[in-house]
Amino acid sequence: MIDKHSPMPIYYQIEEAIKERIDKGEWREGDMIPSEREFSEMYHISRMTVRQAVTNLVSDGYLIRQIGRGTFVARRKIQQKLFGLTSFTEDMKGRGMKPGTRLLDFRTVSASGPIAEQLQIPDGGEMYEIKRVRSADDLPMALEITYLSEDLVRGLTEEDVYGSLYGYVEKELGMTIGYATQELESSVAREAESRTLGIAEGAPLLLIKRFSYLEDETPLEIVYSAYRGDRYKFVVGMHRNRTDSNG
Amino acid sequence: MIDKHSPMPIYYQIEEAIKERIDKGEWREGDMIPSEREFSEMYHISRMTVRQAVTNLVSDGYLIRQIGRGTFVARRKIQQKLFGLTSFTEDMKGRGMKPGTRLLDFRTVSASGPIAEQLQIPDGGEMYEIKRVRSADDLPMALEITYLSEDLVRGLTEEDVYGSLYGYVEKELGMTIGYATQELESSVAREAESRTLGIAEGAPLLLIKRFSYLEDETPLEIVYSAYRGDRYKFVVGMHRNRTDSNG
DNA sequence: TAGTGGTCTAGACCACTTC
DNA sequence: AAGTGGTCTAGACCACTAC
Repeated sequence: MIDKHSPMPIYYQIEEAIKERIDKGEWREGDMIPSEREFSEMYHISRMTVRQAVTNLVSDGYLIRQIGRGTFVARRKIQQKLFGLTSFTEDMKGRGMKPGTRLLDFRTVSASGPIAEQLQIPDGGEMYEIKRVRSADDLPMALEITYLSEDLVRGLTEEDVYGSLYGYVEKELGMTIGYATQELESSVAREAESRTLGIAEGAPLLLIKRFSYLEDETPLEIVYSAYRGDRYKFVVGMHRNRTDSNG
Repeated sequence: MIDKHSPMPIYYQIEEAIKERIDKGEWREGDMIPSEREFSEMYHISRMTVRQAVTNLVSDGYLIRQIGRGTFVARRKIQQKLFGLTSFTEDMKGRGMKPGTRLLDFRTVSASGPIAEQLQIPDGGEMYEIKRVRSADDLPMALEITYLSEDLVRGLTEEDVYGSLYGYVEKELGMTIGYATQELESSVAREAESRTLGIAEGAPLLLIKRFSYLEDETPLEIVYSAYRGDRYKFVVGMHRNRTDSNG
């Protein structure tokens, strides 16, 4: 089951093996899994390598360690997804809905002001401006405006933005997305939004502003979204930091 | 600087030492910090111990590792807080505002229905129901209703809920908070909320439902909040999961 | 007492980046 | 070629939990 000569790291192979057993129901929520020493003997690898695998699965929310007792399968497996940054497409699929896109506008504009600054585009640089209506199960869900540095994702075409921009950046461009900050606020629909989203004026809107970054902190995109308040709930999982109390 | 005979783990001492140097500005954003081998020789400890410290600081957002290049101080230090779960009190302080509480109601009620189920309170058990108006700089910010299992935090008094419930649970009860899931949606104020929060009927409200859990996944609390849309933005940082693509 | 996870050592070889 | 982080080993002692 573990191939020591595979190019895949051993700890990664162990992670996959453990996750598979959990997914198959072989180990259920709350079950104790084999101890680190047992894994170590089972696969003929050192305990530190097992620990690396287990540590990763703990921080991914699959496992829980308890000193002196053992390591256990975490409950609420469904909620694990809530902790990860997702694209609209992934988000809707995760909710069991069919994501769709209507492209309103796709152009490059000269960068200036705070948007250019956030995207670290020098004076005179260009950026993509993409306006889309995102739908779920063929009904409008959100209005989105995305900005990207042209330099960073040069060659982006209209076809590329009908699906997941994150998917494109990761799979086609081979970049690694690191994190994003998001600001959410409550608002009400004005005339323009109500028409585009098919809701009444004054109906609740959830406004989201997102700044995405690559793993090395290169700014990737800015997204302004307006989600229909009657169809969309933003769901997020947050961990308590070890360092919070230090302020 | 490093005390090998201290009860504090060595890796933790290194973490603190690195954070201090960053906070003091000795190492600035984007700077390369000493290599793992340099730390290892500097403190006369093994490289694996250094790695444990650095790994923790990377996942806390302080450092960034780049293969073949080195380890660097992360940019956007201010945004590090965004990734951690905070109480209302901590949240407001982080925004530079003075948190306050007006207690509307504090009682124990018999648990039943989905709330009892979520809090894992058996039939016939009791739970605390706490209604508070939370203020920032002496102006109403949110209306909150909190439910806690009486069994878990037995002996809670009215005085305890004027400040941070998280602080009380962690410092007084010695429990460790693990994580929470939160659902956010946009709504508009009705008569009751508009009166309590001092806003107009129909004004935007940000509704937040929070389920908190201890480290061992014991459900700690349920909180329903209604934040004033004109005063409050929810801000959150999210990391891209290694496991997202696997769905 | 036996077993668990927590911490730590003193090495090793690898792929990668920089020069 | 030299230096970096990534992976891995084969042990060790500790505090804690369960019995």
